[in-house]
Amino acid sequence: MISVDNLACLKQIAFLGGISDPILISSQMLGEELGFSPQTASRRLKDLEVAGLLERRLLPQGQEVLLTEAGIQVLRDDHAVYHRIFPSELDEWVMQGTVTSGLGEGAYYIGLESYSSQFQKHLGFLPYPGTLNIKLTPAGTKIRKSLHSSRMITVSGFELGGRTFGDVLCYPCTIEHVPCGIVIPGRSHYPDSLVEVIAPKNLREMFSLVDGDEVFVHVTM
Amino acid sequence: MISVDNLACLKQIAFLGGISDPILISSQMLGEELGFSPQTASRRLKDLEVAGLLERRLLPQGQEVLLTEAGIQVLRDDHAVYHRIFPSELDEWVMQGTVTSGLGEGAYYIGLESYSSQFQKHLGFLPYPGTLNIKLTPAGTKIRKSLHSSRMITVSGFELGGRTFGDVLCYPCTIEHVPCGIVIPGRSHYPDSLVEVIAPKNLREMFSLVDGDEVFVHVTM
DNA sequence: ATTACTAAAAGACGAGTAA
DNA sequence: TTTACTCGTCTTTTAGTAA
Repeated sequence: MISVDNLACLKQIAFLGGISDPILISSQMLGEELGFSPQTASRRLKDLEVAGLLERRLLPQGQEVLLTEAGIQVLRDDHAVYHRIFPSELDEWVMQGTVTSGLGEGAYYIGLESYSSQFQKHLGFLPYPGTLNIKLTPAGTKIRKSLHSSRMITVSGFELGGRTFGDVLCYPCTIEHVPCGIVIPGRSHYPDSLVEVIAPKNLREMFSLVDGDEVFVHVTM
Repeated sequence: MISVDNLACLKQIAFLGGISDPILISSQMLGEELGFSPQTASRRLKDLEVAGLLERRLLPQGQEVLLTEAGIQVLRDDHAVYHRIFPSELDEWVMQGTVTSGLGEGAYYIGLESYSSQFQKHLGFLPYPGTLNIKLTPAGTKIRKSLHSSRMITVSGFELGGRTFGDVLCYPCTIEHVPCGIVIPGRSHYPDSLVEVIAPKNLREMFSLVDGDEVFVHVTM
């Protein structure tokens, strides 16, 4: 767990632009901005590097730092708290996308009782064994990326017949007012432009969807 | 200046609901949530009170705390930093709505040279003399309400033939990637659930739209 | 059960220094 | 100039205690 001091340091680096491109800073500079000695700033940077939240390149005139994905995620999570503290008028978002065909393996996983019972507990419905794959628009993908908030549900993994099934993340949503859930496998890194949605019923049948059809996934933050 | 530790404490209280109503907490509880001892939590609360960031009422079973205006402002400022860090994350919004018929008077106004030349200057196109009326969904209406930003364009009013034509507000948007503009008459109060859109061409013809058709208005904030 | 004080323990900070 | 180490100092935390 990151300390609030290190978080503040990370945030300052992000503020200086270290999210998109490496920025050149020195311990002295950073310490001055945050009100610490260069020694402390140096230690903070090292801590953050060890924690995997940023990458560094030491140079004669200072160091080049760039936040890692993990580091950005830490800030996103911290930011997400404010969405709960200051619930804005714009708490409902619509992700636009088109129906695509997946590999069909989703059905197998959703059908596993250990998963489905947890989905029922958290989402309030027993999911139909299958997923609707949706290819998001660029605008939708941006929204998808920002879903790592406190509303995210973690469905615990388990072992079955000597096989290990990993944790799965799930974010509640609706499609045409039908309560659904965006399922994000925890293991491999999933492309952000693609979402798999589970629902109480078969969405393809329910709305006569075929590949290429436009759908709108509503999420609340 | 508030320390990052006290800020984290203040934020946690806000997260627990201490912004709108007093919440009942104990030092032990708060310390547990933030990862330190009840003594430290107690001290933090006292510090925050002394700093004027929250009000307390000590009770036998704990204390009732409520953030002051100053305390809320501190959090708002901290939140604002994230707007700088993640500037264009969720900058594109899609308002969903259905095509409706207006009174047809929009065409008259848009056709006036004094208006249309200003639209051309600000939006980059000479508008087709007519407006597409769109009845927004509740989610879309929320987005519409939040459009009063720096991107809003003011088209100046004028006098013509002894008649006064008022200022008109305009917000750039796109429909199916076609650059458009949401027109908001300055005078009377317009219902937020309805938008009038101008475009370089006749949108109804362009996309074969009839009343009741769904359209998606993209705006950037 | 609380809050809050005091004093001991822990940990963070920064000066000095080397590379 | 840097970074990053050590180590003495000092702040912060927590245990113990009282109200």
